[in-house]
Amino acid sequence: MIRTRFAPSPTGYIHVGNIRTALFAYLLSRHDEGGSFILRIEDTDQKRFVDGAERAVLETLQWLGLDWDEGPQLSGAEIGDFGPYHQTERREYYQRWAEKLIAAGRAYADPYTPEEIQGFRDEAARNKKAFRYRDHRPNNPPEWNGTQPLRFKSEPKDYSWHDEIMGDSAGGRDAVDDFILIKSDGLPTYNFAHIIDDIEMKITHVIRGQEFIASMPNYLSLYEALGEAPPIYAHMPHILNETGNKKLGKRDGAKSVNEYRAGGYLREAMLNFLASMGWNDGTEQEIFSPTELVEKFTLSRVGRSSARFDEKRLLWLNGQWIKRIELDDLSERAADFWGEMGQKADPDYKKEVLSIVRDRLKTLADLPLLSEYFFSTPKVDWPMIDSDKQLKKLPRADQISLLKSAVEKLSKISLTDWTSENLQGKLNELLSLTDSKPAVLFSLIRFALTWAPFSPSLPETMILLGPDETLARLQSAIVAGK
RNA sequence: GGUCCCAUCGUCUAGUGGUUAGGACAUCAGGUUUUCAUCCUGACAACAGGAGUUCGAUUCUCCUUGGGAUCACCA
Repeated sequence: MIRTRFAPSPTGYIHVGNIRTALFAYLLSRHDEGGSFILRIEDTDQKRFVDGAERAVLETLQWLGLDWDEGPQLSGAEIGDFGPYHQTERREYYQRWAEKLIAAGRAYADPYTPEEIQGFRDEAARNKKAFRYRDHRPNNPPEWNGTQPLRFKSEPKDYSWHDEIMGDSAGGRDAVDDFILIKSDGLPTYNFAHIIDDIEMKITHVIRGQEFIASMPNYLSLYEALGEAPPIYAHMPHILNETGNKKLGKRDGAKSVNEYRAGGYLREAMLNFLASMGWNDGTEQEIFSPTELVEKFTLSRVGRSSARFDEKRLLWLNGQWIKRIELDDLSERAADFWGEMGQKADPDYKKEVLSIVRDRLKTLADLPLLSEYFFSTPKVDWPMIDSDKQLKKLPRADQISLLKSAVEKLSKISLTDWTSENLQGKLNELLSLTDSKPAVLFSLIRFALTWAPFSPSLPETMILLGPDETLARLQSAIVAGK
């Protein structure tokens, strides 16, 4: 049974680069029937702790639908038999394993002050040599009383291992050092804690960013000292920022997943996009539903090179997903995105509006722009017409007279004949009657009706607006244009 | 700087010891006798460079170059 984990630290928001790692770990566990996805909070860094960060992470995962079988819940409770799932509540485990290492002569108290160690480091730098703590290993370290850092007594040698993504890898003895197991504040370092937890929680596959590859010899060395077998590893290539010159990170403005959520992106699009960076199924399929992702995901098809974060592609995918999901579903998700007037409108009417504007939506955040004119009379905005490249060629007087003929024509349609087919026909008649090009006449009417940059087809718009409102809007355009 | 990783259109990627090197985004041009958007069609566009192995390398090897990561009482 595959058991994977996602282990964020509550030091801030979770950005799109981090979440892809969570996604791949999730997919791997779900692809395996009976697999488990575990969420562990690595909160051992008290200095960088950010209040509320954990909740934000949980909400993000929940929104994306990356449900976990074990770990903390939004309610504050925890589920699973291998808890607790906060590292600060697992001190007894670290203590127990640390004592085991001490007894085996593989861990010792660090007698130096941070200043002294910095001195060693500076000296190494002056001599242009790599700094290694083990070169300064004390001969008779004091007994560990919990106030000094506890260090791993390494036995440097070369390591090679298999990585499910990176292939066969190797690291030399130079990378092995006496790293800190437990800090002077009594809490374990990541290097120690994650290994103990992975052992205790019976994690089978470790999926993480490739920045940890450099530490693999250290980890392997620790597993040996612990007498435990390491899990299967899969180190993922990084996602680079848009210019491709750096690992995507918060400092360079990597957005949080929540920003995309608030920006009107659908979880399906986000997941689809994230998966496409580094993974594909070998076919020419571009759109994958979350279910298909689970069905088709395998580590063997994850690439080794880093990818850039290209928002244009995400935007396209989002448009695709907005068109794909059920109207009722879309309607629920759009609930918070309606504009000022839209949110107060009748739900059924809103759903109708949504059904005709959805094809034009790139994100749900576009909704007000594309829908407010259905809920309230838009402000007449002739400059909009003046800046249209087709319409600006036509004198104002001609524009007005075109609108007048439109009013005349449309006002003859009775309420019962106010149908898509009829409107279409009348508009076409109007076209030959006024001897104008569709691009001119219909654009003009469209603007007069909506004063929006995009809108659904004329008949659709007119039906939703109704005859009275349609004619009234044309009239006010005429009046204001004079 | 030491160590490790990576290298196909601008971007995400497929692919093979012999292919017209495929798809998608973006861009541009047409079309859908109704605009904008959607949609459809088409165009533009790539194997970083140099050696070696080979009858033949984008593919295998080495070097160079470029990019990334890592060298914390952060994860």
